[in-house]
Amino acid sequence: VRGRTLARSFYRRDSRALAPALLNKVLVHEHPVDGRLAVRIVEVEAYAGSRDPASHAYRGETPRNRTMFGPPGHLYVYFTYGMHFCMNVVGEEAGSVRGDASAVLLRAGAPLVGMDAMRARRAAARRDRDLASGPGRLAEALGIARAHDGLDLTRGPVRLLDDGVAPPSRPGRSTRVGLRPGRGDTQRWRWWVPGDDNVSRAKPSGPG
DNA sequence: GGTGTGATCGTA
DNA sequence: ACGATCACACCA
Repeated sequence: VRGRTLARSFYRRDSRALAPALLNKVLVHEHPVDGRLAVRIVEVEAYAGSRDPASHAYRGETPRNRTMFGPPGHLYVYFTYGMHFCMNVVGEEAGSVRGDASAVLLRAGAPLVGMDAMRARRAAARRDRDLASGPGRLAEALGIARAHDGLDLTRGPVRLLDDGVAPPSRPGRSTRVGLRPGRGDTQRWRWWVPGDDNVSRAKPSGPG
């Protein structure tokens, strides 16, 4: 996989602008044991910091969400449901003086490099399209855990590349997955690459 | 293809 | 308690 590492300036924008721009970018982990692991990002969700009740940042800074309050272009990893890790790219809110704690949840990827290592990590996946089709699955396939929280995506062993594949001009779009109703989740802040098999199963009900 | 449920722990 | 989830059991 050849491509240019995305610069800091790419991330310095509102998460709702950053999220669709991340579609079709390449996420690479130079794993110390398994070597290079890479996927193409095919599904994302935006979280809008202090103005978004569904965001971990809504209630202010805690030790857990500290990375989201830092500079853009870093990786926020959190642990949930007692067993899964999820990966987020930290962005920055437009128009705020100090910046806000916005982030983009990486929900699914299409495996590109290191697929044998991913299959070994994700033994439960029967088909390759299940290797990284969900936020917990994506983190597990790439060997990402709490220790990777806070890494700089412009430098680290975990990087984001532009390999020349543009984001879709008409991405799929819906409300976010897994949020209970009545929590202000009427906004359509989930985007995906249309037709990609690796997009996680939960699809909008009925015609959008 | 779809729905229902248990697992398991950090945070509030 | 409950969650930005997953796998498996079942039904179709």
